[in-house]
Amino acid sequence: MGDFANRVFAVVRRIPRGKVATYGQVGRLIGAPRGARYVGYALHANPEPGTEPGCVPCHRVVFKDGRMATGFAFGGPDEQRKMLVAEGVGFDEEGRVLMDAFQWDGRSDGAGTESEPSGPPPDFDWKAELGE
DNA sequence: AATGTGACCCTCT
DNA sequence: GAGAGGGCCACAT
Repeated sequence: MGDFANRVFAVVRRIPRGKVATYGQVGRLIGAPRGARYVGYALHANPEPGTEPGCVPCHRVVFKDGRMATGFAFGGPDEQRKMLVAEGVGFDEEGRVLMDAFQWDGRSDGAGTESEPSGPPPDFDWKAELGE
């Protein structure tokens, strides 16, 4: 696979347990603001999905609305939701993730304010992650 | 080399 | 406020 997908995996692996990230956010982190669509495409080639560290927790990647990819998941949206709930992610009555409280910052997991900055995306150091 | 596809997001009407 | 359309990315054929 290409390096792009590799970056996607690196970023997704960086998502801490109990947090979720949006496709668009991941896309911006890897340097593809309009390539969010390919994020899911890359995750489709996910080599090792799972909750354990070292794997690619694609279940922690959801829509910006907090909704998850319906129609395709490693067991259906229901299973994915259960996995997220098991990790401590909160859902609302509509079955969407509470992005205001569980959206990953992209850099640290302790920050409570998960407001996506309007400015430029932060520089992510995937080179170190990929072992460059 | 060109065309088609895809787990999306933003903007306009 | 809701719906429709466009766009750009990388990968596969």
